[in-house]
Amino acid sequence: MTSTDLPVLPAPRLDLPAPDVRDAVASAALLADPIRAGILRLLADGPHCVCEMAAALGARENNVSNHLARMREAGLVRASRHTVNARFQYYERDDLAVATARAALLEVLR
Amino acid sequence: MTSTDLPVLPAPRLDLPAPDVRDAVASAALLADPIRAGILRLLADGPHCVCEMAAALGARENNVSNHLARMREAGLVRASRHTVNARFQYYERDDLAVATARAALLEVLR
DNA sequence: CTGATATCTCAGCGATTGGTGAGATGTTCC
DNA sequence: GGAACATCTCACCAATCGCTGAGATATCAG
Repeated sequence: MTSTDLPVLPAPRLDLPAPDVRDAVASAALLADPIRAGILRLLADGPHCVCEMAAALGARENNVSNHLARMREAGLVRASRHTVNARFQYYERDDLAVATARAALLEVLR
Repeated sequence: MTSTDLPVLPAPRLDLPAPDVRDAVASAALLADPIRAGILRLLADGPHCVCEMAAALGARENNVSNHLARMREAGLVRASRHTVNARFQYYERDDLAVATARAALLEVLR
């Protein structure tokens, strides 16, 4: 034994492994905007067209369309034209992608 | 009857209620940063001091301290000095606040 | 007390981001 | 075809955000 039996100092552990939170951060960034979060919440109840969501959220349609483009690239939503009136783009959630995002966030908020 | 029995037009619903996503957006904004998300992930396994988290995350200590201040104000984490060596501020998660944030996010990602 | 350590605070700067405005594309109605 | 409608794209600008650097505070060791 070296010297005494004094209680061990708090000895900060400076070798902790870095947690990988990239997926959670990417998902959170998509949710961290009132329009994008509102879109996801609206689409949780079923498909909607751009003008419906813009009206519900009190936002301009081209603004909503911009956000939808980002969410499309991220794979969170899909668009398809209405079969009766093809002027309307109806958006719906990609439930698998949403589940993946949810899992990534829960890994941090566990 | 008015005229015919043609299929009803898609008739966008322009009177949908605006979903309230403010809490989810606030929680997502806190998670939408690699350092803050990393801190939460580290604290999920137990308390840590600032220098430990800074080392694990590869960030400077004053930077980590800045983010911790924001998370403290949001109520997500608590700080207390180590009883043996009071130089160290040990941070721990507020599990109730984390549960609230999780619930707000799941309300959108439902 | 002095120097080293751990943390905090904050002004300033550069990068990122969301909204706006204008124009383009595609579709329906007449 | 032409007008109205629904959506998309993108450059531009203002606001926001995170990092840095410097200095302040608090604690501990000798």
